[in-house]
Amino acid sequence: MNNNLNFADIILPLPLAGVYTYSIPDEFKNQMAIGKRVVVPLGTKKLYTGIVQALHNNAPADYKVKDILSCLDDFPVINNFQLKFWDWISQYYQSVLGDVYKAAIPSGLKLESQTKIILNEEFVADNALSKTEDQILNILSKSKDVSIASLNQATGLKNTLPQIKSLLDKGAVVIEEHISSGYKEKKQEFVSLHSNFTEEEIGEILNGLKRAKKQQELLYSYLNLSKHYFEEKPEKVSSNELLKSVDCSRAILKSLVDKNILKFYFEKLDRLDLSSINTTGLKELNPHQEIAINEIRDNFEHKNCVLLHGVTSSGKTEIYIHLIEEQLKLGKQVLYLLPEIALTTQIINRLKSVFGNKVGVYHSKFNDSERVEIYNNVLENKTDKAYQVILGVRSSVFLPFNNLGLIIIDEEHENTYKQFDPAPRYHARDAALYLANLHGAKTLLGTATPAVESYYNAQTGKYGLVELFKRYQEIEMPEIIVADIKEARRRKMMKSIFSPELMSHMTESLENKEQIILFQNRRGYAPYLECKSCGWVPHCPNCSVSLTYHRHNNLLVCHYCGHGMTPPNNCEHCGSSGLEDRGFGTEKIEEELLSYFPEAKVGRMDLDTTRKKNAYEKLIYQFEKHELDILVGTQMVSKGLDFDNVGLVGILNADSMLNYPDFRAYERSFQMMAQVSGRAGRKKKRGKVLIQTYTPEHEIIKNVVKNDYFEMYSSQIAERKEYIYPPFYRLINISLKHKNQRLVNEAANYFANSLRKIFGIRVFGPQSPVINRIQNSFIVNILLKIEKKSSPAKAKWILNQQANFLKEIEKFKSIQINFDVDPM
DNA sequence: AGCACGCCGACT
DNA sequence: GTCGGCGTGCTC
Repeated sequence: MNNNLNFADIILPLPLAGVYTYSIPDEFKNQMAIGKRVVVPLGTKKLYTGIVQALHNNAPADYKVKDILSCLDDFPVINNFQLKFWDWISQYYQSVLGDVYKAAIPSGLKLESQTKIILNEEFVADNALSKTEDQILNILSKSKDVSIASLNQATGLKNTLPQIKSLLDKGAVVIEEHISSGYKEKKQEFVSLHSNFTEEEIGEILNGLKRAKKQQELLYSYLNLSKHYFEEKPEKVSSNELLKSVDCSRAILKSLVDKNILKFYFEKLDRLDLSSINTTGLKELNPHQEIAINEIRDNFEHKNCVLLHGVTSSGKTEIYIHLIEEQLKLGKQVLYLLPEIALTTQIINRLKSVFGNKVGVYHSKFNDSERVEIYNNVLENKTDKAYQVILGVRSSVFLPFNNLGLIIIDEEHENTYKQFDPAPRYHARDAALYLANLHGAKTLLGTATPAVESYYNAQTGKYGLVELFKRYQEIEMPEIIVADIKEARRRKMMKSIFSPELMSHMTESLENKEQIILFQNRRGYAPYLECKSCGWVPHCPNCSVSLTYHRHNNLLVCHYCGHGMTPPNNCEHCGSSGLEDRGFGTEKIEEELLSYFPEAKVGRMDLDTTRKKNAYEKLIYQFEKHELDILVGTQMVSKGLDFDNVGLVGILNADSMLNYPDFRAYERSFQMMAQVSGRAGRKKKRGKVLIQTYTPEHEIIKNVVKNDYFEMYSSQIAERKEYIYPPFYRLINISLKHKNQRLVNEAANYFANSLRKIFGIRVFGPQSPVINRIQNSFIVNILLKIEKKSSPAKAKWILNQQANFLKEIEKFKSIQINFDVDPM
């Protein structure tokens, strides 16, 4: 603690390469420690919350250092594991440390400076002020400092900056930078007696309220709720609770407070529910699970990572729970990763029933303050209150663990584990393996359809492999039916997107009161609109994609940049008025279902219906309780949700996945179809899966029908080897971005050529991606394939060097270059 | 990321 | 002639 070091290297929450050095004023010297947050100035006016990365005495020679302004913490908020982990992420995924910092910390812990406007009291106007200027000064005279955002709000103007600037020039206001915390403690208002009244006094007061019936009633209710006559110390009574108990307005309560009979007080409220929960203990494992768990333990003896390949509903979760229990007994923390928020709702109940409030959930649908509290809970790791098990999505790998014993990565094949934009472009599965390594912890990968890379690692002995092919409670695997929609189309048998087979099976299921899940990987109403007479299709003005039509708000939306517009009445090309929707999104399927099955209750689960915080939970709950007969959804419905009464699963268009231009398209299609199929048929009887396709003879479709993972794997791994793809080669995608298409192409050609001089045939491209324009910038990709055995660090170093050379060329210096290591 | 600096077009 | 548009480069 006590040290005499003069300088600190600070990580700033900005896309800057490297750390910045600041001097430590004497007053903070004893307080400074690695991992604490400090406030530092940058540039002329901005203040940022930085993290102390190192302390030293090396005075920088070539620039003038600035002072650290304040130290925010008594104890470090970033531990050494995290700092090492950040370093690894930044190195491996070629992103700057500042970007990792931004991704790793809930923003409530990153205080940001905000410009505050302050009234200059001495100001006297010599010229008349404009109306808005007057208004602003009025607002300022009421409260002493106001942010620009709240000024905009108060004046009702979009932008008050010009007026502020003019007031600033006249000397009427002063501007100051304030650092403010986004995190606020949640407070609750409570009520108590104003003072320790004696019984007689209370009697008098009640008597005095004879003519104020409501107030009297309220006071009685308070005495009742606080158990005034029974307990030595009154129970806490919140204002809300009190008001609810007698159904009266706040004004009544206020008058009792004004009469000094009652008083308000506030208490910090924990957002996290830490109340104790009744737990049921462990369920016993069946013999197959017992064998599997023993194999996992054996493998962990000499391997750090084990792949558990278990068919859908083989009871993997129960195995996880037993392994978690073992770690908790050892006093270790466990991280349980899931690919999707939706899944946390189902799993959390099972975990809570065993581990009670030792389980915490972490994902982005929590608001920032809640995330700060979870972060702090893990950081403080107080024995009585701490979460020992964290159930979370991708970003949970950044929580401040200090004693991890096990990381479970469920549905490890899911590509949502890979972050694409913004940087750091990390893969949570791979990063978790490194994190486990740091803690000396073990990693368990679980899935019914392993990623080809993971299965390869298991086959070659890098990971342990444990397979579990028996379904829990001996449920049969579903029957898989393939419907040829090409044939049905030809014979004009299709009812919109539904084949005759699907129609009859749906009718049957509904008659049997069984539920149906339909899977279509397009959200919105129609993927595009098309002009009947000339074929014109409305495109996004900023990106090179057609706009998706959303019926519920009558909007054409770009799924890449979010641009929205009302659909034109006339074709912009030929002027005719016949714009028709083409293709099927989930929204349209929902509508069609209602017209074919007017009795059925239909729910839809996609990005649009699950934006709100509890929307997932609600949909899942409704479906579980059979308040819905049919659930239509995008890939969200495929991911490990467990329902008891699904008789039929329909995959509406298998080809759209198979034809995706990516070397993983077949693997992904297999996984998707196998996973969706796993949703069918649970407890009572064998379920059915119906796959609609134009190519029923496709090898992947056949693999799915036979439920033959290994055959899919074998053919894929052969292809990967032949066409030099992972797991044999490491991929790095280099994307160049610029507003000028000609320039970006020229730069990409130049860059690819200079890379070829070093990497030879390992360089592919430049290639224009299918969507080559996003938000008005043109994109060109270059792909680099490096042998698995050669040093990736060296290749990355060369890449960086070459990128710097490119930037030195005058005309290319505004080209943006991004690396994506292990792209998906 | 934000902000200052600096260089060109449309205005009093 | 100036105001302000955005392109460029720097911030310890």
